[in-house]
Amino acid sequence: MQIKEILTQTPAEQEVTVKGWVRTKRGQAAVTFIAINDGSTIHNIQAVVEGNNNINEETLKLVTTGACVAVTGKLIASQGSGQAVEVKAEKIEVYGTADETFPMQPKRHSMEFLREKAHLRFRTNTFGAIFRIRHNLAFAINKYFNDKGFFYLHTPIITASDAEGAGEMFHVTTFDIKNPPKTETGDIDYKEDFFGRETSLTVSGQLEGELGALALSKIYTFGPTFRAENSNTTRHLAEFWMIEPEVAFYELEDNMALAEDFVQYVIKYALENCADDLAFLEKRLLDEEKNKPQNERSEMALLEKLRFVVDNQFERLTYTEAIEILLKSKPHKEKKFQYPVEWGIDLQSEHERYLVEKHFKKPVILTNYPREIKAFYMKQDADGKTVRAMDVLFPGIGEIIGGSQREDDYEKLLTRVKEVGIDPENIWWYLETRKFGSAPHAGFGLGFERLVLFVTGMTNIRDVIPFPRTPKSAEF
RNA sequence: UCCCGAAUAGCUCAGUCGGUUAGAGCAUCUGACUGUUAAUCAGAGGGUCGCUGGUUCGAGCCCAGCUUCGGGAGCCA
Repeated sequence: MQIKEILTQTPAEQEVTVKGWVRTKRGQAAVTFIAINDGSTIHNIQAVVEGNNNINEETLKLVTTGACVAVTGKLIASQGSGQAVEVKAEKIEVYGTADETFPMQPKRHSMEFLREKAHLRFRTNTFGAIFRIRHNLAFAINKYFNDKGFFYLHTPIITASDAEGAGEMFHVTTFDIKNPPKTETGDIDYKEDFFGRETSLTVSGQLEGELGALALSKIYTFGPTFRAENSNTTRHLAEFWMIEPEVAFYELEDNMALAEDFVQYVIKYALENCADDLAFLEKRLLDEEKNKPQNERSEMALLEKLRFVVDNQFERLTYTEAIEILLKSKPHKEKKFQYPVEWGIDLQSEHERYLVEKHFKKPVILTNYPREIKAFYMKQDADGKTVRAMDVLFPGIGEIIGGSQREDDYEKLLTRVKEVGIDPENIWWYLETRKFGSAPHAGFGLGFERLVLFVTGMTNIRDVIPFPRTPKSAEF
């Protein structure tokens, strides 16, 4: 039985066996307390070893922080005040010992240190909570879409297309990289490679997702995504998980409504199903903030922040309206922005932060960006200047969702493809969906780790994925 | 990739103006304690001060380069 379940039982001296890892052992002259955790819940169960039992001292010596044990005994009401029930130990089996070099000691460790111990950091309260929440969010995502009639479409991980027309990709090859086959002109001869062409790891499942949506009507993808960008930030990973719904007959407004409803649903699911873990993370954040000066402390505690997002409508405005607000803003007038503001610029982090964190103080959906700064596949507005794009911006995280209504007019799409320098031959299959039964459709991409960041209140994206992949880092 | 900062005990960190034998808390070990809650109390062990070179009578401290890590920016989800 898992500790999560044992802790809910009524103590009646029934025999239980607890299997898990020792968090702490507190020894006294005649009684020893062992806190055991098996990861099923943030809570430990306490095993009590009293002098008059058949557990020998040699065994008890092996029970140290980090050791894995099975403790059998009677479940009784606790005499102490910290817990309702405890196990009165009658037998201890030590599965695996942990000597004093075990790094996860019962004390505060820095996130940097724990990142270097990614194989053991699961055994801390913080990472246990994070990965239980991560699971619940992933489950909620699948549940949400399933309940709404979406089909989970598995788009390829190995691809020959470059969805954004930009962005560095990881190459996939079986060539001996020291000696690849060459053509007569000296170029690498990809015809000889495994797939007979140049291939990479996917940077997005969107283009393939659209093909599915233009038949199944409502699909979503949820899979690993790879970007070989040399990004060194707290918000970027080289390997991350992305959710990409794509819906036929949806226009931009439907897309926005879907994004908002979806994000609110999964956060609400976490609030309802991860209450203990969220409470722990909230307390952890509050403790951390005590060391910060007043003006750097956050205005809302974690749970309050999450409830606020669930209960309040996201602010919707166009790019043009956002520029107007920025032009009237104090930091612009006082020349505090590092990057100047004018219509046509790509909004910088400082601009987005001002809008989200200072001006509106809530999630913001920005729409109708200038076409020049957005991808080729976005549907053009009637004015010829903007496209039907939307970015959802979150406080502290920045862009959590990027999406758009897609261009469904064959000629307009083809013209745009050529303008941005993509060879139409490479995406003939994508273009053909606009030739045969084209339909208005829209979709978006949500960065899963950025969602987990927001919900857990963590600040570095490397701490919300089990094994982060970043430039110069692929240990474990 | 650019800017800024950091690297001292297993962990978290202090180390004054460049000056004798580099400190603390936690962890570990030994002992005390009949109900602890990251137990407490007493004692003990534990250091190539990131690496390489330089300045100096003398470097943990100053200088240069390198490495790694962190924060910010860009790119984006």
